[in-house]
Amino acid sequence: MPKARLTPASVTEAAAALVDEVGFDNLSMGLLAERLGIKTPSLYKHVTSQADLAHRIAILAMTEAGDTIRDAIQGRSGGDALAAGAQAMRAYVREHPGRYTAANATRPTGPDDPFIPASERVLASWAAMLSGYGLDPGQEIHAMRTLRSVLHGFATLEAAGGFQIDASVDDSFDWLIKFIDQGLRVGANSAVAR
Amino acid sequence: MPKARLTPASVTEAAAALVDEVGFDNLSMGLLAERLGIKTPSLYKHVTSQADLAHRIAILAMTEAGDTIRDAIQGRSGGDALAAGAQAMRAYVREHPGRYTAANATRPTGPDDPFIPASERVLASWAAMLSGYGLDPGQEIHAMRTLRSVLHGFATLEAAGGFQIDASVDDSFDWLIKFIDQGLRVGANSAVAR
DNA sequence: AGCCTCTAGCTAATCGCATTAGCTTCCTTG
DNA sequence: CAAGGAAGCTAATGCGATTAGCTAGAGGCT
Repeated sequence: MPKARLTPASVTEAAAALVDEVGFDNLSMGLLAERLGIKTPSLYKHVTSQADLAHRIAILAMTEAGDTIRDAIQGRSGGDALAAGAQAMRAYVREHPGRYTAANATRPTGPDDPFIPASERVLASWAAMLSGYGLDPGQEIHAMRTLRSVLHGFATLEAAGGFQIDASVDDSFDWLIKFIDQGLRVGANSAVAR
Repeated sequence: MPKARLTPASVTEAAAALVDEVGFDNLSMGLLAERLGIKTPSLYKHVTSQADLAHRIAILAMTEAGDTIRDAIQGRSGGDALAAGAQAMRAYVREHPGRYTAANATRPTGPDDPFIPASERVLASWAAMLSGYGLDPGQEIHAMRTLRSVLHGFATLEAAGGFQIDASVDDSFDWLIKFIDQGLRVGANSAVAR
């Protein structure tokens, strides 16, 4: 094999680290090249474009997040699983804001985009967790969407510095989780009224 | 005789319309200039930079959204107010995805940034609505953040095409609103347990 | 060992925006 | 009716992404 110093994967990894530091919007080919100790055009030997690079970061992020959430939920159920999964996700976003932004900015490029299975794995974890609440089948999709909405919304707002007032954001997140948990437990018995 | 008298406000309005059509990321000075029938550099007679333009769009959006939400909540209370306000917000985002993106992408430029009062007006509407639930004062901030998170998250995911499965997104939103309403009503009596 | 090939990297262009400089026109105002 | 300034325009600059074409050194082959 030729000298395998840099690879698409290692470049993506470096870009992911960079993006978490400087913010997704400030990602530039020049900055990344500098980090890697090469000249800008050389990056194109590993990645076809900046868009391609961003997409690779997104896949990496979604995969990592999926693993983290799955591991957190593993072995728990009900409110414990919800809390653990949600906390894991929030922690991931706080530690990797750039990657999370990349993951949200990307759109699948086609039916065989690896981003699709990666995000499906995340959804599968949430679904597994929700199933523990024994909701009415017809409600699961709505509960899933509601769950995704709160978690995504909270993570996004927090990352954007949207929570200004000096009240503990940690407390708010705990409150949010309890709120969802209680709502789901109620929903398990009496379907949410229409 | 210059054609239509352009002003910073009219340019911003045109940019907002454009951004709703082509997406915030595809906003370019050239495209906007073309729409206005002038050459690109002429835009700088009304706006100091593209960043400035984006910021103006954000202020416009936040102001419009604030008005819409306030009007929707007006005269209602409890679950009705929540539903009306939430629906108003979702409708606004669906009709003006570009403006909404702009509003979320912006950061206040300083303590006297008009964006600040504009967003405070939105928060005030939500606060007024929430007060109808008679929550424990210590919980209001958490409830507010939770509410913002769900609504923001749902709107963002929907705008990004994040809800793939073919189950009615409208139904999911109704479900979400009921879910929040019920949770808040419960919280009004027994504080959410810790 | 000597040679061949393949490719990461490099330098030197190109291209597409955003932004600036400097000039012109024409409405507005005194 | 002259002066001033605002709003446009063309030409030029600059920066970041991308492309073209060249070079060298690591493996692999004989």
